[in-house]
Amino acid sequence: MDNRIKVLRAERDWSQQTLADKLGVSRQAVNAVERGKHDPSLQLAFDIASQFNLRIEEVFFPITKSATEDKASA
Amino acid sequence: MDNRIKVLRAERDWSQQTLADKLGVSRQAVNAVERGKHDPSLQLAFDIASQFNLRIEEVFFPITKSATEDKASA
DNA sequence: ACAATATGTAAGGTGTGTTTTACATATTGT
DNA sequence: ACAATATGTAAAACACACCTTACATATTGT
Repeated sequence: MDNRIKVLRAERDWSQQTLADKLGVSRQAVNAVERGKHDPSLQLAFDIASQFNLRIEEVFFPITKSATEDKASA
Repeated sequence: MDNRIKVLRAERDWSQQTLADKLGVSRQAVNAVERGKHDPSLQLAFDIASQFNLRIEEVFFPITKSATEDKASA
């Protein structure tokens, strides 16, 4: 999952540790999500977006099938 | 995690199985998410919102700390 | 009455998100 | 030179999302 966390942190001059503390998760968790090593839980995604005062869709970018595509019939 | 999946399905007259097929997951996965038994992965949350042509925030409702609240200093 | 569909639920297994601990490197300030 | 901070990374353990299989109940159509 692609995301803009690194840039959003930089804009606010937050370290990974700073963000981790705000979120109540480990620095490694922030690092892994930021680098796309794995996806955050939905709850953590909400929390991250909230810290940046953005919506989830403004922070995270899945490899997006079009909204109308139907996996079953595609 | 609270959500509006049941209503959104009803508006479209989709069964849990129908939605599951569209998402490429099991009916039980849809049932569990819909009933709040557990949260979907972020990817699945994106896919669900996409099927309803809505944003994640219009489908899922976390127990929301205010956007400006800081867990570390609250 | 019977078959088919829709939903809820449970058990057991696999994959992965998150944790703690730990080490390495680069950068900055003194 | 030294200390402190920021970042990347790894291993081992735990929690849980999601799977398959299976059964129960209710509703609908014939």
